[in-house]
Amino acid sequence: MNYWLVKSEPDEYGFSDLQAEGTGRWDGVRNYAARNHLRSMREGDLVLFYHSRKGLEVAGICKVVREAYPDPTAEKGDWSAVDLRAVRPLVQPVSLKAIKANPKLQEMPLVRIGRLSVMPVAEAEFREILKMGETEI
DNA sequence: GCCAACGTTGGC
DNA sequence: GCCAACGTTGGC
Repeated sequence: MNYWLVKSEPDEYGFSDLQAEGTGRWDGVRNYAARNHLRSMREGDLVLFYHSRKGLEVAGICKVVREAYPDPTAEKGDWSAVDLRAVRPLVQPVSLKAIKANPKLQEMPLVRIGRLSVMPVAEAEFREILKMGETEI
């Protein structure tokens, strides 16, 4: 089991949109590092859903229900999409500010590499964020 | 809205 | 193959 974090602007597609949809396609990634992370996702992996630009917080948990397949929105190039299903929102959303203030979370790419939109999360980091979010899985 | 950080593109 | 210019992301 691996853990991940994906970013989305809630104005475009927020966690509540994924909840409403049930299963959503995670497509449109056009960054090689992010794409390679998408391809490393395995069915059943848990994914933190982060709201970028607006909100700036981890809003919910979802899981991988379909592993990487060709991104239908890519007109050219070798890009991938996965399908995610909402599991549950965090009882208490965890803000970027709180993550930056937590010494246990300083190594996260979320803190270190601002622009990466799909990134791995260590199990201990995942558990820490759930704890901060007062949520059990 | 601004701008820093980073990735990509393209001229040489 | 280098690197300057440009575009995009995303925090502030």
